[in-house]
Amino acid sequence: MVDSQPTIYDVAQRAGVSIATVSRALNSVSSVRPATRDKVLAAMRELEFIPNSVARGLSSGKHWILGLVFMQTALDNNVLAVEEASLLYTDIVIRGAEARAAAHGYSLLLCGAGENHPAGMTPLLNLTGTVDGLIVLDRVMTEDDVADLSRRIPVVLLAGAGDSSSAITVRVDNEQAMRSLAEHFINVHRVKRVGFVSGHEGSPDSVARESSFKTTISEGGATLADVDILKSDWTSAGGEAAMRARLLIDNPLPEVFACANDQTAVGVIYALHAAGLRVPEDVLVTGFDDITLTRYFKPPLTTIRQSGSLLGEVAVDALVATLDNSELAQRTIVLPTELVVRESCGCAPESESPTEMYKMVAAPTMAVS
Amino acid sequence: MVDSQPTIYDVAQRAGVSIATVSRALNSVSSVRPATRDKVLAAMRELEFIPNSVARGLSSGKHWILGLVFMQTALDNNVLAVEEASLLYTDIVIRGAEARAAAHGYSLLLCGAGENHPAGMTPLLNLTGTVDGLIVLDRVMTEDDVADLSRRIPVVLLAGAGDSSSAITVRVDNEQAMRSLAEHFINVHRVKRVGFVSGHEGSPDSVARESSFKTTISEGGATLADVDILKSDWTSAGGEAAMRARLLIDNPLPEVFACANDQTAVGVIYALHAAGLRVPEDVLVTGFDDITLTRYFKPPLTTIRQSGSLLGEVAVDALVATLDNSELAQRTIVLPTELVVRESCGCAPESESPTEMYKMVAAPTMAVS
DNA sequence: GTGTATTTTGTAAGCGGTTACATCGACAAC
DNA sequence: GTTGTCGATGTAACCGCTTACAAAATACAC
Repeated sequence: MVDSQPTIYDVAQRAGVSIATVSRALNSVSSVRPATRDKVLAAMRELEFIPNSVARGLSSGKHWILGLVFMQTALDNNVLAVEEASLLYTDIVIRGAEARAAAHGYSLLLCGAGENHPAGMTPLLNLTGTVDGLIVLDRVMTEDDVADLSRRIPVVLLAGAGDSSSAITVRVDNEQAMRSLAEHFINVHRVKRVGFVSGHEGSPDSVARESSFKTTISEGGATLADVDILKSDWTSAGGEAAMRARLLIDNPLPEVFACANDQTAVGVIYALHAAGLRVPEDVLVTGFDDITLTRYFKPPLTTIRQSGSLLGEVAVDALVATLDNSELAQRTIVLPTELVVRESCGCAPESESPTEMYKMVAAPTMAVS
Repeated sequence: MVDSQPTIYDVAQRAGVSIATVSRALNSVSSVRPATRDKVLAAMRELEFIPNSVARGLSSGKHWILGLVFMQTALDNNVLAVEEASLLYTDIVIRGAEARAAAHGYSLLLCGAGENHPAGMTPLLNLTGTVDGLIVLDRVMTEDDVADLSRRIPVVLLAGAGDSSSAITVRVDNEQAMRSLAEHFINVHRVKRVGFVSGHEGSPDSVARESSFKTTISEGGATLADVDILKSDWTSAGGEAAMRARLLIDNPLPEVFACANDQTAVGVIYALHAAGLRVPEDVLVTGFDDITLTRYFKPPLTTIRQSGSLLGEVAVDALVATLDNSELAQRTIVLPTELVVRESCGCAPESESPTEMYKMVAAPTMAVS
């Protein structure tokens, strides 16, 4: 069924030239007489020759493949687990990275790191010879491992943590984001008491958001009690569970819950509704990410827009730049975010439909630090 | 920064053996005396040797990489375009495929085909030497191209179309799904007039769903007027736009709109709400896919559950099986779907919360044809 | 037409592994 | 003590391409 492919030897023979000439014609490099090139190209066409990229890679050291390592939750036997754990945001990052990689002529090799085998450096190290560079998403490995890895291969870290000494880091401006959100609560809605629903334990993004939120809140004179800091895991189910648990506690709710991401907010709102509470009339809720779907929710979610695809794109750009030896201007790139005010925080309903809003959005400019 | 890696030559020298012995020890193959093996392994450890998988691939012809080709919408300058076009379902398929590939010891190479360059066989053909097999999602190429491709490399087609003569096909049982949905409308809700909102033009999945729905509807004595067949594109924005356009037409609405996927349904419901219509009191709406988030919508979406991750997993299993030469029992695998009745079709509210529902779901069994 | 500079093309050595085949001991059988 | 067997190891060819270097072909000047 699958025929063996013709090689440059076959092409060379058919064209009556040497393999070196075929290779040159192939790479349209240096001097090949036009007549010769045509002869070779004709032979290639006749044989339906396709250069073997692995052989190319072996001899040239360039593979035109970038690796992307992300958190992949174990499947278990519950099919839905994946879908729930399928963090939409990560998927968008992947899409952005793939598109940008393709634009640079690279393919993207996916490598899911499991919660179970977080250490699992071996499979990654094995990629070393296959990929030209690696993009590592948040949470997949320790700082030490990143350092280790980047000694063998160029690495770009996509993380909320901040600056890694060992690798180029691309992250989103969580601090600015949460500050503007907290200020909005305090200045516009005059809240006195707030709550926060975290993402997955230990996630740098979640930690950064919580910490920045906390700081601005206390600076603004409002309070964030421990009982109002709910632990969740980035998922809607997690958000729902966290809020249900909170509702069982005999302690008045804060006026607002800022959630670490949109999916969590969706679950939180669901739990509040189930308890007979209205959003935003009784409790305000906000998200983070600005996932497309949540614009269609009732109430439309106030959230922080960050562009996942841009994050992926910038990571690829940075990686490709280092591969091309064009020294990067900076080793840490911080992407901007934008507060998107909709109804779930108690602001007035927007007149536009989600579709219209969507047309209005301009590409965020890239800020660097 | 990036050191050059040690090779088996270095290991051989350090261990005082030949490269052949190193290779044998590496592959724990045939006879290597334990003492020798230990010596070699020790040398490897000392040198932090990592086998170069490209060289391995070149000489053995096995790369331990599977390719996955999917539709990637162009970025344009509108950042959100990607996110909107990021079809959640595809992402889940990718996740499932990646997880399963990893379980088999393979990595997954992503290859986004654009709307713009749908033909773009060249980049795919170039992968030929890199990957061991290819999974091709719906819509990325013509049947002829698939045939072409599968002459060079094993291909599994993930499509709604049905049976491809040239490649192994994995698809979901759209017919059964839409039949059960139509029957539910007719038998339970006694509807007389129905509508349908399609997915992207020409998508086999969309076509199959529409056609099967149409058939069952007319068999059941209800009508599906042309004016009630709305063209959309799998996105929420598309669904919203389609419904807005429909509302401008001076023609009474049908009692129910079946949408080609969940995201579309979300947009449709949004447009209906905006027009002051209630779901399900005034119009019934259903989706397809059962993506996690829509369980949290108001009203919770009645939909068809299909497991995207399972689809990805089964595709990988089929591909790996052909790579292992274990002849597949059948060349077309049809995965089951399940009607999930929630409130948007007018059925009584569920008592369970989404989280509880989510725990109850058993893994669907795999049906084959 | 000859000599030299300049292209163009060919030869062969890698790239880092796998593996068929040859070699070498050790040991059992004679 | 020689021979045969067999397991362990080494040698070298090969996977398909790139590329340094050598050789051949062409161009140009005289």
